[in-house]
Amino acid sequence: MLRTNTCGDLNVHDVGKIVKLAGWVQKNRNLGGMTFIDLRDRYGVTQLAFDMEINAELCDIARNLGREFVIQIVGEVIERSAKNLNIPTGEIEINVSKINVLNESKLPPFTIENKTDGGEELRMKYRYLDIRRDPIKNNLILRHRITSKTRNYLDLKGFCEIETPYLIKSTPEGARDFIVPSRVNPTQFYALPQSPQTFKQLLMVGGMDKYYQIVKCFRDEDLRSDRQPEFTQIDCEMSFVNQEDVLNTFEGLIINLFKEIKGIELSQFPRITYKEAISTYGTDKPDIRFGMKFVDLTNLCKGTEFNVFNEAELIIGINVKGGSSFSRKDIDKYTEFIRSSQINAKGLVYCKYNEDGSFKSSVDKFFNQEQLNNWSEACKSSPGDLILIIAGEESNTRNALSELRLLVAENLEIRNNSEFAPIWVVDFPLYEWDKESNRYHSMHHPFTSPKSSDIDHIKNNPNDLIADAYDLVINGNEIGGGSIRIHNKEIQKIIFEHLGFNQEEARNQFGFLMDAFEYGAPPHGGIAFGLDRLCSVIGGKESIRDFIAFPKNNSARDTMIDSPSYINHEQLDDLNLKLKN
RNA sequence: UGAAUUAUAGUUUAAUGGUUAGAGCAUUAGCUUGUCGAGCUAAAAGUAUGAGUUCAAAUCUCAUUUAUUCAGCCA
Repeated sequence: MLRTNTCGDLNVHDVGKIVKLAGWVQKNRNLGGMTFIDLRDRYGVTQLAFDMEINAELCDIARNLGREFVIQIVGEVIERSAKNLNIPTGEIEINVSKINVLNESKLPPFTIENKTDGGEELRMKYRYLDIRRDPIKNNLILRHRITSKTRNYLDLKGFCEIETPYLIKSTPEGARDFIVPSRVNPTQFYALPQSPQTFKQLLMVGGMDKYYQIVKCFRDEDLRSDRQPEFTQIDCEMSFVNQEDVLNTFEGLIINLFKEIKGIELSQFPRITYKEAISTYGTDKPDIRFGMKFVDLTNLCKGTEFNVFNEAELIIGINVKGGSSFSRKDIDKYTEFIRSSQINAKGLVYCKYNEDGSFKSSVDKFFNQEQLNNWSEACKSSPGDLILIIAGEESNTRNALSELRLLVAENLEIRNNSEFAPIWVVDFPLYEWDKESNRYHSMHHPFTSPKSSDIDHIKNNPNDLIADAYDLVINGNEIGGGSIRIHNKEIQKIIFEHLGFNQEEARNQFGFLMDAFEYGAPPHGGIAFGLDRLCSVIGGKESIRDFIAFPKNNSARDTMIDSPSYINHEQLDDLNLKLKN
């Protein structure tokens, strides 16, 4: 070994030991008669000391070591005369007797320090340097701990980790596939899996009744700060279970992770139906760390001269605690926000409940104090509060108020990163109507089972069908989702009909699954967690990129290796491909 | 596909259309024996690319490229 210890583990108990260390030069402090070097590795920083009077030659070598040089040293652990109690190794230093330069380094393009001077773009290009910094390094370690604890937990519960193929078959449903041409089968293509969905169901048919996999999934869609073209799922499936069993098993997983990783004891997760979530938070992924629940004011607000309200399909408000101190300018900003092209609401009505008990509203002209008091009672607001109201078409209005609610909470700093509020959202609709293709789409996926109470009247209006599908939401982030699957081929057939597949299309795309279901498929269901998001939530960050060793940028490019890239004609020929341009 | 923002030294950033484009950090050199965000002195280093407007462009216009965020999209 090139080292006897790491740069993180020596302390005052090791004084007197002769040690060998290896690492990177973090910082070189030349004080003239003395020189100090901070030696860094993954585990920490240890100070090396050189004295002109003791060994001038060695001291001179040390002075010429630049940032990020890789060195190996031999020396004695000594107690410092001036201690630094801010770092774990701060009570000792190494009195170096020998230096071996293992590798020189060019000057790095940004400083490799916890508070780096480098911008995002530059750090991505030199990601291997960024990973040397604590913030990124610690995120990767956090991710490792999460996957490691997940494996332990699921193993203990009897789950078996099984790999499924990456080269599979393209299906037009869902997200766009990444396509891989087959050289051996000219003119044919594989697709990379959007998730191992069908394979895990086949494993259930295969009798592997508790499966999981920490697995890459691929979706060729446009990116966001919380979306990557390749991302990782903790993918799970169980046989002979109902929804209750799945929720309990995986609630246990999440509770265990928070306990082991954060030392936080989460209590039982609340549950909310999709319908309730939409009507009280305007979204299917509510952040429940703070109140500001929607209050329906539609009936209270109608019947005056104010036509905006009279014509509105829905009028809803939220009560902002202590919001009466918002200035005109603050409120104007919120109005501008909800009127922006992205949100596209018509306008914002406010009602301040002043400390003196009176009300001040932007629609004073149309509503008297008594009417405003009715609003206030409905919203349970007290003196000092502020009610914000949006009116208009139903779904757009809910969406606008939902975005506004998050923004106000953000500005009031009540979205606390060290607080975790998980919630199960259950009873999703089975389908949603797609205006573009003029047909139903599965809200979850085509193998999702309707609720057992709905199966009897499955031929009813498809719009009313509720699915045995569930999402886990933490702090407003969708962390996982799953469903009980259909294991009955008759029901599956009806679902395909609702979705507008004819027999032939269904066979063509999912024939292998339908075939498998002819041979005794067990009742089964499962869930998949987005590992990247789970890490970012536990790590308390907005972006998932910092929890991925080598992420891609907004345009799905890797700026470090510069991919994707062109390929040469021979490769294209081999693959039987011809470029359009 | 669309919208917004963005590009100045190695890096982070400043500069009413008008001085020699200014600073912090990093770098280099010198001084410095207890630093750990070391200190002091000095040096080197810059307007993304391509057109255009103007007496004059970092600054205004157009295009390209880059990055970020959002909408569409993501069963």
